[in-house]
Amino acid sequence: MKITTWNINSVRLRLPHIEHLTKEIAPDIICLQEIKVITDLFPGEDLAALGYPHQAVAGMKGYNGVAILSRLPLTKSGTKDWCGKQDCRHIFATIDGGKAGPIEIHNFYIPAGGDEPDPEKNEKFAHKLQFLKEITKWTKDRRKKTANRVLVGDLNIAPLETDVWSHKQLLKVVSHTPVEVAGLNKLQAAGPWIDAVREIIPPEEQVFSWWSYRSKDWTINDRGRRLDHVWVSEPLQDKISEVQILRDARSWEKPSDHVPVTVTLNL
DNA sequence: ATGGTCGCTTGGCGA
Repeated sequence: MKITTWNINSVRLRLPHIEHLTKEIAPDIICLQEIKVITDLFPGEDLAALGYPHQAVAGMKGYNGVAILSRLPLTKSGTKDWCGKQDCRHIFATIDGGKAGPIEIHNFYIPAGGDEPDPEKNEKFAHKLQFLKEITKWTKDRRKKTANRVLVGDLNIAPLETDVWSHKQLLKVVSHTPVEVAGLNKLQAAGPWIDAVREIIPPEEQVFSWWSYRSKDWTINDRGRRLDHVWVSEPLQDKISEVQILRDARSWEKPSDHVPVTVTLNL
């Protein structure tokens, strides 16, 4: 089973990119963030035609929005609000994993957090930390409910030194500050969650999934960050067989600033 | 140190 996470930054603008993804990778499940469209205008029929008739969508006008697309039927799908906001940052669904049993998939778009890494001065950063805190409590409560769980998404945090182009230069840059990394580590420990990408790609090796639009040519200095993650619960750890980071997608015409991250599970 | 580019939609916000 192939599961892809991708911050698409407008699903309507990038339908051809999703088609391209299906040809290159052929995921069974695609988890999208920043669809930037209300649920009523989500291009569900076009995506069904690409082979993903089973969909769970939580969209709002202009900002955020998450979706799960699947070749296989979804059960018990839904969305959940955090921090008292209805801002479409979490969608979940259960998929039949065959003899492995049901698999619960959670797709998150964690707040980016603004520019100033001080929760006293910047309410967006405070929101990001609060979001982490709330889902950490939630994941503790969920851990006994379903054995097979997957958490994916644009978590907007690059935890390891090798998850950014320069650890030293990004220590005060939102996405790599010690307080965020500590928060993400707490969340991971609370699952507990296995970082599937780092099970395959050694932690010593740099790997990125996002490169800023604000650079003339993203390939020149390769100043990226690994903001997009695929985590699995312990029963799925020994089923992780492959990771694909589709760097090429950053060079497609009118690209998203994120590329698809795919994990294959041998169920 | 600052500004750089996108996508939502048309003024300005969020990333």
